[in-house]
Amino acid sequence: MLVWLRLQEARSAVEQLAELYKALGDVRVIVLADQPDGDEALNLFSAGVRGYCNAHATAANLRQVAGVVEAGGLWIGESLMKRLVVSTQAAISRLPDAKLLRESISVEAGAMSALTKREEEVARAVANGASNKEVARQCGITERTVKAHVGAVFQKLKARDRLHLALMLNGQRSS
Amino acid sequence: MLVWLRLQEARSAVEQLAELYKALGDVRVIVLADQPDGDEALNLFSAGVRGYCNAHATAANLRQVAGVVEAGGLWIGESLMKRLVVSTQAAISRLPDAKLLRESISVEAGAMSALTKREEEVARAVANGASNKEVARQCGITERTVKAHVGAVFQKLKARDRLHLALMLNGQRSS
DNA sequence: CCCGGTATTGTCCTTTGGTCCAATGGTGAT
DNA sequence: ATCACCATTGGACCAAAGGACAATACCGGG
Repeated sequence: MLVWLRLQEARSAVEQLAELYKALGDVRVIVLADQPDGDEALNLFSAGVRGYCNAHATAANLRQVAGVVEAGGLWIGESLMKRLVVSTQAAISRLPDAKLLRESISVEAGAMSALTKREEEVARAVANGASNKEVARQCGITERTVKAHVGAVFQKLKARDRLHLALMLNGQRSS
Repeated sequence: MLVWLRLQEARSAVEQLAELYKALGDVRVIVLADQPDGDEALNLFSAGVRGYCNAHATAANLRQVAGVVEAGGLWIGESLMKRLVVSTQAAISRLPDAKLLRESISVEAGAMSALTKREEEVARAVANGASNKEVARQCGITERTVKAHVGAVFQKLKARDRLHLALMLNGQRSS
């Protein structure tokens, strides 16, 4: 049986998950995230979720995810996977390498911290391939306002256009 | 194409893997372990392996693993998955992300096969953030021609714009 | 020789993307 | 209250992107 649940944005996903498990017992949950986030994914997985993927995945993709979970597996996106492996590697081999670490976190955490909530939200959506119009609909604001936020993000992150922003936020390019 | 390789027990698996990659270039490797071991798996994954599972898995299981890897995913057993999540949770205060990833990301192979040389060249440039004008200069052709190629790529890969193309070729999304 | 695929370029046109200048209202700190 | 920062929107304007329709030229195979 397949059920579609829309979580309340106001509350924590993990919290709602816990309720779900308590109410229904042994269910397998796959989370589709509008804007995938590694930290959120990790929390969800340790909360018992069996799959975590981009909500904008193709039908074929989703079928595959469903298949894997149905067979008792766990589904995790490639990028998150890599991240897990890398970070675990680092922890195991105990190589502090502070410089490299700081460099890599400065992209995701440091740079993003310069952005306001709204800007970050818009930035993630854009980096995921959304057009200004789509972002506007998702956020319930005018396309004009989206442009303002996007522009601000470009300045703060020194991105010259949305494509470069996407490359930066997705870790392809450090600059 | 599917190839069965039996590694030499005397030498390190990672070492033999490195040779394999050097010799064959862009191949996807799934490792079947007689006695699965978490540490070995981690090393293999950071060496570029796309799947790691028990050699005594069922045929159905193996088919599934193959399917996932073919679709550009990574396969990892459930127990190892849990372990990764747990150990990462512990050391999650700060997260690495970029450096190691950049080298290992070279997904494009499968989908690119439908493209002609020129189209592929243009597609790569676009996915790297180049504007049409820049691509034109790089290739020594007119901006108009670049548009033609870009348009062809969009059709063949079913990308709706250059940003989605970038996401696809950089492995964020397979749609 | 003719056909299909590739590469190239053209023009015209519409839609998006991005920037500039400017304004309003909310909120928290000083 | 005043100031700084944030979110929001408007209008104008220009550049870039992308689609529609079409032409020319090269090259290999039937």
